[in-house]
Amino acid sequence: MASADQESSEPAGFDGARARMRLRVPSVAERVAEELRYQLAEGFLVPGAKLTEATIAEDLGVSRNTVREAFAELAGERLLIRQPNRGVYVATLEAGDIHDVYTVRRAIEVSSIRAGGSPERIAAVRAAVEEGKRAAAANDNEGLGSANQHFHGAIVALAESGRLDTIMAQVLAEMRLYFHKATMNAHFYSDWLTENEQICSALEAGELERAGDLLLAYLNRSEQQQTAIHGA
Amino acid sequence: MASADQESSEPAGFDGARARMRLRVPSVAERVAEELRYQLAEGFLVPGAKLTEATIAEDLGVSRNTVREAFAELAGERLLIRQPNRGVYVATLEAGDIHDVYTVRRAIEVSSIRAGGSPERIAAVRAAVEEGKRAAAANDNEGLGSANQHFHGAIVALAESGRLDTIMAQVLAEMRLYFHKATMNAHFYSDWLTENEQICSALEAGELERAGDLLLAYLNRSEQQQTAIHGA
DNA sequence: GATCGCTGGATTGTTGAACAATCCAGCGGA
DNA sequence: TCCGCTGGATTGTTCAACAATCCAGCGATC
Repeated sequence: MASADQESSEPAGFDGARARMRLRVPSVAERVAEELRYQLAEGFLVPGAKLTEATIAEDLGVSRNTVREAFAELAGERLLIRQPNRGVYVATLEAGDIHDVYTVRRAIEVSSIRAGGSPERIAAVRAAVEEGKRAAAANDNEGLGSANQHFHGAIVALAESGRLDTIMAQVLAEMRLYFHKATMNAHFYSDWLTENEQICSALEAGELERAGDLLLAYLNRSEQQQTAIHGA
Repeated sequence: MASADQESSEPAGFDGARARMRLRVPSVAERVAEELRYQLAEGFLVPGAKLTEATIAEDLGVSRNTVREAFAELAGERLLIRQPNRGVYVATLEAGDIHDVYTVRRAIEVSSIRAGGSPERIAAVRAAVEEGKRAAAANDNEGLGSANQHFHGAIVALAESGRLDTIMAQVLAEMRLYFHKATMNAHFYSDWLTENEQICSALEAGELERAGDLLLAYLNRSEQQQTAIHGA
């Protein structure tokens, strides 16, 4: 995640020959981090749970030092929290954090969509919308969730900024961690499915201001909903 | 930096008693990271320079493993770049990165100022402006630079989002790394000194749209200047 | 003369063990 | 009930070793 989109700031096909084809074999620490990220996203590790170095080292068959390195990486992404001399815990979003996260999303998503983007990038947004429709038709709740994330990720990708992409990826990971599948019932999905359609249409029509307004309204409402569900 | 503003998302004086007064004694790894950050900001370590684990471990009198942990932290902040099995190098901003960085700044700075902020936060912006004036009067080039950074940091702080604050801090650190003091001659400063004044006045007057437009114009021009100087 | 393959040295990646520092729970005494 | 102590557990840090990888240099070959 944090490593896959490093190169995405390159204008596609600009100086193709020079591309860094560096055959990445992820290090052990990275694979441990990846495994933990997976378990976090999947809800196998719930917020607040304690992660003991020795235990995880043994479970994954790696050295404690390596686990430590993975912990440092995930702590940098705010997925884990390190309490000095006390251990690392799965991050928990407090009431204020919800607003905080949505503030970030408002900043980068609205800014990205207001600036428009290349036809290819816009097509990617459209693709995410269609992906959502297909998932809805198939009653695939899981697919609906990721389709929505792809949609918002594609919006940020309009800006062609690798840094914004990684920031967005981290924020989405944080939200996945806390708003796990259980809390995301089908009720929500029906709402934004048509809304994403509208936003995408406005974007395709070049009505960037309106697209931005729609997106902003969605984010505000979404924040309200999440705040209502979780702590006041 | 990345550790000092962790708590800034708390509404000031909300539940003061509960505050985490946890007497932070920074770990060795953190102090190593801090030292490296300092050397990076000070230009003692130039972009592209190679950092050998063993050398730094010996220089700072710590273990190689600890240096490793610090490297991981700084790599997460994009200040260092890890090339697997080849070593870590001080990050270098390519031509595309300049646009990338300014894209982030446009997103979060403009968004923050457009949403306004509490009187205290606005006062902090004003304070940064005055700080710049004093530095200018004293011909303190160094002080001018940090005053400008404080100004833009204060603008982001309007949003009261700890996450935006750390993002901004990282971006500013990246820029300090590349646009070191040498490239920032007094010519630039005279420009934005009056401009910051205007932006701040508009903010104080509640003319948020205008403040945002001015800020956006400044960022666009600043990007142009930097692009003109460094690689096309 | 250029390319290929090898080899040795240097650096990073990872492990395992050890010890110090710190925290926590439980226990006993005032 | 509160205080302080103590033992056990976990983290922080170091050290040493080895495997994996890369790089520069050097011949050998065509």
